[in-house]
Amino acid sequence: MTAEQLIAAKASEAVKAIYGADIDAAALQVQPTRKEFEGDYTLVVFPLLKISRQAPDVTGNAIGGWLLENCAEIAAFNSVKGFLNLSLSGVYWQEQLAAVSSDPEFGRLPSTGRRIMVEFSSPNTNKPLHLGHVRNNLLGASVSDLLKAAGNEVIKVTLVNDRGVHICKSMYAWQQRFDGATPESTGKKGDHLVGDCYVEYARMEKEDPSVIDKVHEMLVKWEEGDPEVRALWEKMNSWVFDGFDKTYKALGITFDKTYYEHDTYLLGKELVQRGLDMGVFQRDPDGSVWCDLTADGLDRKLLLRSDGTSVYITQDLGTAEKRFEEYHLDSHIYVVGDEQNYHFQVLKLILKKLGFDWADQIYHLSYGMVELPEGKMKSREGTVVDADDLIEKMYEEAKATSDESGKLAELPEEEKDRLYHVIGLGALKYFILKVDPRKKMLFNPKESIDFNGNTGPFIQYTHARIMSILRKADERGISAVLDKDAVLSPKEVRLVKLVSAYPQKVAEAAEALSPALIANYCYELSKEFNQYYHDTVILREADRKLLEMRLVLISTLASVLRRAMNILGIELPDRM
RNA sequence: GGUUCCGUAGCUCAGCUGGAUAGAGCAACAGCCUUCUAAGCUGUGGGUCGCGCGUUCGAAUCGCGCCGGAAUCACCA
Repeated sequence: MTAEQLIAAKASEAVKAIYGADIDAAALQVQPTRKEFEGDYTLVVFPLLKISRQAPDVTGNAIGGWLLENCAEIAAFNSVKGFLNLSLSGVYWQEQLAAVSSDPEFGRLPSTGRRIMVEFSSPNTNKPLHLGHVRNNLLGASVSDLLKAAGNEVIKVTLVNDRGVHICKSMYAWQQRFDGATPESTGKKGDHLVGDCYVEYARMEKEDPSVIDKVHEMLVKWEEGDPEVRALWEKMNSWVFDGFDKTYKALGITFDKTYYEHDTYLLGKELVQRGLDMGVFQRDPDGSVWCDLTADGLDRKLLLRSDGTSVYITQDLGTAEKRFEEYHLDSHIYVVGDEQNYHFQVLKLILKKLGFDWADQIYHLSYGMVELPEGKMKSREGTVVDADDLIEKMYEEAKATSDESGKLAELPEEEKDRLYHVIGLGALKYFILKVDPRKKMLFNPKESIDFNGNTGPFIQYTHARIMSILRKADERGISAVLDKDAVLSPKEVRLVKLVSAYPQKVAEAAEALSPALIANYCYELSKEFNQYYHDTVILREADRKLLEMRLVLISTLASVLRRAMNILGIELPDRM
């Protein structure tokens, strides 16, 4: 029986005891709320005022002062201003701790039988990844893990935008201005080298706007399959992929399947014909094909250019259909910035018009842009925060903080190095994931990401502290055992309460597609533990049973923290 | 101009499926290391929850209207 059910079962009984047996308790509709005040659970007695109207002797706020003791599992029962606060007994929470600590699958929700595809990252192969991509990647990866924890089958995919005018721009600049430079010859990471080409192209076009014609020529050649252009394209793309692989590896990002746009950009053309046959699309005199969405409050949307070539959305229509068919998806989530809200609104609508009943299962996880104090990042103005630089900077920061404390001094260099990475990445990932995905977020490059307070390292540190206690206990031959005689203190009850709320948090976060809820939960839990740690010296406890119970408590806590932080892709070190 | 999203402490953010005195962190100030890791803990100061009206016993939370900001509305992707 969950705490909620237990409380609900006792609610009518309790209210009856207050108002007297002649009141129909069921009619009172006592509703437990999730809010906590003094008690574990607060019951809001909604019809209180209705009662007072019917029975003037019971006024709205006059139930204060009632106290019900030892109502079975309910240890304390008091009421304030129409709110009834119930506390569950310590025995209840002791049982909860026993249940949680012995469940190796705790926090993994039962299978929903649903298969969900999550598309994220989807980079262009003409420049290196920046902070905006980092947010996208981290969100996509953690939302995937979150959905898995919530009992879904998840397929992580990315769609690499590896063709088009923008790619030809980099290629053209390389041909003209880079004198055969390669990642090897320059010692530059491949994606950065190609990014330089792209920047150089922008300069070239400024000097001589006619270069765009050359680029278009190149694109035509690419589409014709010109061997020379294709060879250059493949060469430069491979440089970029090598570079991306390193960044993905550093961030711990993986995909189950990678789609390439050069394979998919022709998809969707048959759908255009189908739409025309169904009468939901129209062909203009110049040959272009449109979908009229004005009746839905939107504009006309182009689906096929007058020359018969497809546009961005045409491809998306086609890939969506292909994926739902191939994988029998129950749902498809696109992790894409909120600047494309309109695009996805249109995409869904058109799919519906084409008669696909799965169109409603398409979900655009629309996240806010990462902004700098001076506004949006602009590659032309050089205000882009590069992903590789940032990761490196976080590593340096972790190293500096760690060396200053001297806590890792005795560890071998290799291990220290690994920990700097874990801590630096932990800080970065947590910084990004703790904010609500839908909201835009601010990053100030001048102030480095903090390691104190509500941060990744704070939670990692909490974990390291717990592990340190467990190591010492182990050295002294003390093991974690639960005994009925070991009574939980109020602070310990708080901790057990938080820990046992974890599955509920996973469910909520998965429903909201918000890793931020998990991050906040981890913070709350860590903060609570640190307070407990401060005023309870566990290893000094003389009562052996109490000590052993506390070891169970903190190791369970550490384990739940690890599971939760793993959803965010953050590793918790045993020492730091 | 149409549509959508956002506005909570000096800064960055929680809270938003209506509930009790609106919470954290950072920054500032004052304390706590002969005790399991001070990346920690405790305390002080700091708020017309953008503004107004409405619904309700009750609104940061729901509705409407303003004000301010952002995104978007391409034969770009």
